Amino acid sequence: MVSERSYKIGELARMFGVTPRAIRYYEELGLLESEDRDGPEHRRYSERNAIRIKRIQQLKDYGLTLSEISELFELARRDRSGVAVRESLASKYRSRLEDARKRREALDAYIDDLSWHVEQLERVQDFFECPGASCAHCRWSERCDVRLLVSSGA
Amino acid sequence: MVSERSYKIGELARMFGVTPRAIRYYEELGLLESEDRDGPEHRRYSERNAIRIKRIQQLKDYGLTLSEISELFELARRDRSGVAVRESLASKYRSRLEDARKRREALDAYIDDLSWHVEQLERVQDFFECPGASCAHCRWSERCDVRLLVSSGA
DNA sequence: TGTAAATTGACCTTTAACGTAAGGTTGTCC
DNA sequence: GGACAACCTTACGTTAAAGGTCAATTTACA
Repeated sequence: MVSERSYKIGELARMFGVTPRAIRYYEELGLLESEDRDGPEHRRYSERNAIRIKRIQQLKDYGLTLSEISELFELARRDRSGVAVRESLASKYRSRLEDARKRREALDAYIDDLSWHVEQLERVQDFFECPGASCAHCRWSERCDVRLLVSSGA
Repeated sequence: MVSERSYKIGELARMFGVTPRAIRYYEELGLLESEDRDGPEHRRYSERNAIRIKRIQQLKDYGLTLSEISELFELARRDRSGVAVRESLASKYRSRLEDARKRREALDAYIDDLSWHVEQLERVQDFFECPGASCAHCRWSERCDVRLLVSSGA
């Protein structure tokens, strides 16, 4: 049986567009395992660990933190069937999804508000004639945007 | 002429739901001006400055940083007509708006992806039989989610 | 045997908007 | 005039993830 190909840290770094430091950091967190060394020899990583870097990047892109990724990997180590891992991952994803949907709602409202304000700010004359407390434009304040700004400069 | 009502720092803090420290900080940044004091007397803020706190909160909610708000106020101080301020504010808002729209696009894509993954993860059997490189589910990776996770745990 | 690449360890970075602690002072009410 | 809360200044601390950046060696490959 031919021994599997192994990678040096710099190779991996180039392959995945990260720095050696990052890879060492991943190992420090228990996300990767280099082959056993006695003393400060150069690290060697198996193909399996190379793939894991990709995996880490993917999960990171999906918003998991390194420590969550670490948990997942640990779970996978204990639960070889993959069931618990799958459930854990699905649960994390669902939670992220919920957050994301809330963020999107907030973002939509924000975009609406901001568009409205931009429109109003572009309508110069109207604004200058803002009647104050009774101003129809003043949705979110007792006085509208410009008026307040101007009056706050005195 | 009756002298205008003035506020103590703690009053303002209670009125706007902030801490005295925050108000002092705003003053330190030049966003507020307390009445002249000789020595370490208690600060007194005019009505105008009270309104400004509200204004600061509004602009903050719209995503401006304190330093941007500071710029705006400074601009308002120099440009009494309000034109430059209005343009500056509109420009900042537009820029925020553009950012927000980009964020929303990214967020939408993220939500799509995540939903897809959750669906797949909930379909247990399919996943366990993932054929690897040719797996139809594997949109973003050479191997699909669970398979990779399981294999990375060994 | 030269030198590029790797090693460990330890501290540093980013970032805004305050928080917190300490020790002293002021203002107001009774 | 005294109690006491509220206030003052100064100055450092917080948050926090994911590495960055020395610095002084050591290893590994050609």
